[in-house]
Amino acid sequence: MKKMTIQEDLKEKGLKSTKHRMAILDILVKKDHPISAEQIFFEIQEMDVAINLSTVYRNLEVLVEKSMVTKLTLSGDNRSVYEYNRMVHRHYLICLGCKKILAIEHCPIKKYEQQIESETDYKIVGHKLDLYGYCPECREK
Amino acid sequence: MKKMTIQEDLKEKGLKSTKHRMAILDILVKKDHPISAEQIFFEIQEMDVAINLSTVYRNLEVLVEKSMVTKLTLSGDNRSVYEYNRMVHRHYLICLGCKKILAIEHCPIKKYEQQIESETDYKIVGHKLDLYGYCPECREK
DNA sequence: GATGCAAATACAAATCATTTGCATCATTAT
DNA sequence: ATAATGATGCAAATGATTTGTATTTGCATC
Repeated sequence: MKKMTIQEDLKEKGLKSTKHRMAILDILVKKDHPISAEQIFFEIQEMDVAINLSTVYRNLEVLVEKSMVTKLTLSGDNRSVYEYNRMVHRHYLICLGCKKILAIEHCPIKKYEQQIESETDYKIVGHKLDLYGYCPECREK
Repeated sequence: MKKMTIQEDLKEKGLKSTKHRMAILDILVKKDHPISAEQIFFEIQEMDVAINLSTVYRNLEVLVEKSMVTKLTLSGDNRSVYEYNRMVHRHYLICLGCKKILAIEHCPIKKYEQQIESETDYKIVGHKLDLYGYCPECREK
């Protein structure tokens, strides 16, 4: 698969490239950790672009559906966060102090999945692993 | 720590043992997988005990606070589920077909946690690992 | 067993994130 | 340029959960 711009990617997936959709993707592409719909909403307004929160949600929904964005729910928070789908499998380290989210690329689960598959006779298609702790700054308090 | 009844446990934690609280705990103790507040609410009504949903939520809240119950949020569902805290570390295997939840006791994460601790300088206090897949019945479809 | 007080409950209303209906507007294929 | 289809704004609906408040109940004490 050759490199394509976000616009081309949208077109290929049958999505129009509107300024709102582009703004949402721009923001997500720049982040290396997931953020909430509301944060996206605020950041777009800071760019002096008027947008409605439901537009953010609706866009996130289609982008998730088209696999351009990943939606995740982290324990202890009632809202979802979203990140640009870079097609890499990731885990998260969430600071229980400041709620900061760090992405981690190394995954230790492959063998475990196979083992559970044979033990349970389930077909395992994915997993979610989040670590919780305290970042260096919050650790001091 | 010697064995104690649920009533003694409640008393020790400064909680009164009401019929509602007992009913909630009875239900959770019997389940080997987490269930939602609403499910608990329905099951109590099936026992011909009148109860209000907010009572269920308020009880779950104090029981979580006192570590008698564990609250968890599974990906793709907007509601929380609760289980009796048996003081064992568990993971979950969620069927994407029928949403059935299976608890798994084996945990492969210890070494990984240590590794991430030294890489990130975070103090890791816990983690959450859920597997997603299809159970034997749903796999056929 | 009766009493008092704090904790627990019912009920309705509030909240918070998210979704939806619908009229209007913008993007893109033709 | 135009039409068709998809995207947006706005307000209202939703669904899970929380909260305010008046009333009731559990339980330690008399």
